Amino acid sequence: MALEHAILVSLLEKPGSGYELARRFDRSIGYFWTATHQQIYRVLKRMEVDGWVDARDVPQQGRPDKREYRVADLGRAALSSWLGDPIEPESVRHDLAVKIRGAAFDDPAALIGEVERHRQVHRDRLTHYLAGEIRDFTGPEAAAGAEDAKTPPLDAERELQHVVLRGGIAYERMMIGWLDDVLATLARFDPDRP
Amino acid sequence: MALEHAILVSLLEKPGSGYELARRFDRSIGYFWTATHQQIYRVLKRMEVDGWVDARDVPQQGRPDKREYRVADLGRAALSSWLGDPIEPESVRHDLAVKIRGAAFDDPAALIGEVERHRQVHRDRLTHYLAGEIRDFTGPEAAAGAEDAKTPPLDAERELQHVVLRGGIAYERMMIGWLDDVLATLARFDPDRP
DNA sequence: AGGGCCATGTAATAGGTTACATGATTGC
DNA sequence: GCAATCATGTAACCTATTACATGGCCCT
Repeated sequence: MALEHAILVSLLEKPGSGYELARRFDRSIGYFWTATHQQIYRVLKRMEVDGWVDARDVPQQGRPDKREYRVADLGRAALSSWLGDPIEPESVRHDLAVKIRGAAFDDPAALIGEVERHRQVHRDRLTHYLAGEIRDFTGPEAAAGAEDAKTPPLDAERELQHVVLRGGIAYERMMIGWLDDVLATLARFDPDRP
Repeated sequence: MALEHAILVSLLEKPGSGYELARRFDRSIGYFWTATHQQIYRVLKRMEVDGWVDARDVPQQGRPDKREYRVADLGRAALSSWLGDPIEPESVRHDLAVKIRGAAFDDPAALIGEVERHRQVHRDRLTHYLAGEIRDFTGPEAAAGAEDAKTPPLDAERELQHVVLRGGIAYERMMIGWLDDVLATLARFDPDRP
């Protein structure tokens, strides 16, 4: 279980309301951890009871009030303790792989459209990540480590966000390559294009 | 939800008992779909009630009896229908990515051991996959498509299992590369090795 | 005698999804 | 007028995980 921890990290990066968190879980953090608003509200409440986060009501004009959460000392300690625990399972669920093996017992070529759709989704994500990388990780600090410039101070938050993003980019590139392989394989079973 | 479908595929590839399925979910299928025996027994029971699978009791010598399941017509139809449905979400949970971003608020270098452990796991899996590829996908059929040999009949089951395995191989290679990147990044925050 | 494998399950709990609900504001 | 966005929640349900339970065989 780690939704609590994903929330802690997100709130450390920037305090916010349940609603704002839900939106972040649709973008940046959402790329490697999904959660719906119902889940987030439920967990936030528990975290508040446990003293992991503090909340304060922020009145707004023209909008409903929001409860802004920020990480409390107990939350920081909980994160720190979790970081020290080993995690192993990394249990995977690749529906598409199940489908591909299952297609052997149906019509393999019928899966081509589906696989093409997935490929497009991964292409779009890659484009999106690459744009984000240029937007957020080039510029002033980009030349860090360049010779004979005085090395700018290492910004852990930025560097670690960047390496996670590079992971996303590597993942999407790998998927696109593999889906091409899948498409080529499926095409061999297509009576129309032998 | 698709544990049902993963079980259907596995039983189509080879009929077996709940126990045998649980073991397969620790190996081949388990590489892209995890499930424990408790889950499998529960779902198998439901599938039997729904007429997706037929069971028969197989007495064994020196071992407890087992219930061997095989896919019934209704199960085949259910699989076929599922193959036609689009799947989208592919919701991801990368604990390690959360940890890496979280490490910015703790001691980044403290994560090095954990990341090295993960890297080793992926190295081991890769080795295992590559051995499986040589074992199962080289040999008689390996030269399929070679010029001027009469093309052997395409074996969909085999080819599709192979392309899924290639996906696993690509995934592990990508992960190893990325974890090296992560390690290099974390090392920059290590006061002992600056 | 103890551990591991074969084989099947129950029970309790935690986690996640879907559907439903409310209500104001902004933009077309 | 209608849809979308902001903002928060409840309720019911389904899935998944963990712990516990049984019992015989085989090997060392």
